[in-house]
Order: sequence, then C-alpha cells, then structure tokens
Amino acid sequence: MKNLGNKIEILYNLCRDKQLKITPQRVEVYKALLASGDHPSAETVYAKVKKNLPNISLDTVNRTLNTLSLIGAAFVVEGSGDVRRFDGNLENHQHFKCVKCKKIFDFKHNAFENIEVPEELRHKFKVLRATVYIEGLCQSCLEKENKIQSN
Amino acid sequence: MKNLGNKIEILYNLCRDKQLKITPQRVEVYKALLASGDHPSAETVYAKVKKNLPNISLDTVNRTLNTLSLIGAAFVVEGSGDVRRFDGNLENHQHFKCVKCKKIFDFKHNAFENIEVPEELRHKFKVLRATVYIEGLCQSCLEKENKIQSN
DNA sequence: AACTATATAGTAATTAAAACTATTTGTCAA
DNA sequence: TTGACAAATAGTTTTAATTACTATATAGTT
Ligand SMILES: [Mn+2]
Ligand SMILES: [Mn+2]
Ligand SMILES: [Zn+2]
Ligand SMILES: [Zn+2]
Repeated sequence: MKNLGNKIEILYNLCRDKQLKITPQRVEVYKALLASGDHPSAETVYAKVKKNLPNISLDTVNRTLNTLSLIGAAFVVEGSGDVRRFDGNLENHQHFKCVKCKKIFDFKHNAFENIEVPEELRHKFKVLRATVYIEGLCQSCLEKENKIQSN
Repeated sequence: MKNLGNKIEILYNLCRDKQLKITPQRVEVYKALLASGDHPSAETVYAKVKKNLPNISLDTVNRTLNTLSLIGAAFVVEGSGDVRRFDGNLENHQHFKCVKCKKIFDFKHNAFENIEVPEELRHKFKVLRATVYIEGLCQSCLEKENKIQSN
C-alpha cells in the first residue's frame, strides 16, 4: 500500500469538509479497507480493526463504512445476493462477480471507462457513479457446476 | 402484459430442460414477477401470489425466485444496500438506482447494449450478464438532500 | 481547561434469507 | 389409470446482516 499517508490526508480533508470528526475509529476503518486491497464486508473490516482498536464495535464499523461511502472515500460494490461489500479503490475499474461463490474480481478495460451517461439521466437524476457490471461463474465454480437443484 | 402465454411456455420448456417440475407455485410466481413490470422483492411477489395461492409460503417464493434466476427466466438486479430485487424482463436494458430511496429505474440506451466483454474475462469466466449500472439520487431524494449526517 | 455537539461501545431489535422437516404432489413407468 | 418416488411445498425455526437505542466518551472549539 503506497501513498497511504496521502490517502489518510485526503480522508482528513473530506471529514473536515463535511464537518465530521476525525476519530481513531474512522482512520483505522479506512486504513483497514485500503489495506485489504479487495472488497471486504463490514465483518471482515471489523476483524482487522480490532487488532488496533480492541474495543471497537461492529456497529461503528458499519456506520463508518457507510460514512466513508457517503463522503466519497469509498463505495459499496454493486452486485447482489450477498452481504454488502466495500471498495476503497477509487481508481476507475470494473467488477466481475461470481453469482455462486460471490467472489468479486477487479478488472480494467479501457473501453469501459468514462461512460457517457445519457442526457436523459443526467437531467432527471444526480448521477454519482456509472460502471459496467459483469456477472457469471468463476473458474472454480464452473468446474463444480452440474445439474441445477432448486431445493 | 402481452405474449404472456408465450412466456409461460418458455418457462415450461426451461423447467423441462433442467428437469424441474412445473408446479402451480412456480407458474404463479413467474406470472406475478412479469405482471409487476418492475423490480419486486420476494415479499412483494409473495403478497401478489397469495391472491391466487393463499397457502403459498414466503420460503417457496424465495426459492422459486432463486430458481427462476438460476434457469435464466429472471435475474437478480445489480445494486446493493437493499433487499434483493428481481427482474423478469430479459430484454436488454439498464438500471439507475437511487442510493437513498432504493428505487430502481429502467432505461434503454443504445450505446450500452451489446457490451463487448473483454477477451480476458470471456476466457477466465463464464459470463452470464453484462450491463451498465448507474446510481445516484433520484429527483425527489435530491430535493430532500442537505447536510450529510453519519449518526 | 471547559463546553458541547458528535461519535462510540455495548446491547437489543429488526428483518431478510436460508434451513429444517413432515407432508404433498408432479412425473413417469407399469 | 394407478402406484411409486424423487422433488417441491407449507409451516416453522434458525441464522445472520444491519440498524436502532442509550449511556458514556471524545474531538473540535472557545
Ligand atoms: Mn474493486
Ligand atoms: Mn429492469
Ligand atoms: Zn465462484
Ligand atoms: Zn430516491
């Protein structure tokens, strides 16, 4: 994780902008999210942060992750059918999600960046994020695939 | 809802293909999903189907919606931070989701159809769905917007 | 150093979704 | 047409994610 100090500084500024207090909990949650490098759930972040802040509560982790998303320091990964996953990587990238094991794979594809949001939408709504979302089966799940069973 | 009979026939065939039984519950859940025309939750579908099958259980609705998604008669709407929403409209279209009120808006945009899935992904994974996903604030939520509060 | 609004810890409540099990039923073959 | 049986369902419980609540602590400010 390079430029960590830089990113922490950005968090500080975002908090100050929004009149939110800079608390150890917020800093540690943010650090843990960045350090994970992938798409952790609140529970996963909680486990990590506990090492530095043994008394932090899961509720605080949840609230903080929501707060980070609200101020634009992170976002909730699109997709469904699983617990909420967060992403602290704000660089333009896309996600592939396995519908079976719920694993999320990052990928970059130039053609998918700078999506032109249609006029119609830009007028009607305030667009916060536009992304290409691809789902399917990952390799290991594909191998286990056989007959679909509904029960 | 036009061509309903046609779609039911497709459901029949999908079930037969996958060796799944054609039950009144499956047919009614599917009909309710189509009739809704939008993106109902299991709970919403449950309420509808109950009118025709008063004894159906919520669990069956949940299982059936999952089954419909598995066999390709429907899909789970991308997005997060809300209960699972299902879509029975298999025509190529995109979604805008309000992050605040969770409402999902369909839209069509030619440029977003026929997304070219990168080679890399097509080789590694079995791609089932690729779509552009846009989120933000809808008009009515935008009006209520003011200072972000985290607690 | 003191003040105060904000944030947190610890816990309880809520609620979506899955699991469990006895019973029913769709499918198929006799 | 009738049985046999695997699959599906109803009714219920369990699990687990997330939010709500409230007394206490604290960051930012004066
Ligand atoms: Mn990512
Ligand atoms: Mn739709
Ligand atoms: Zn997988
Ligand atoms: Zn809204």
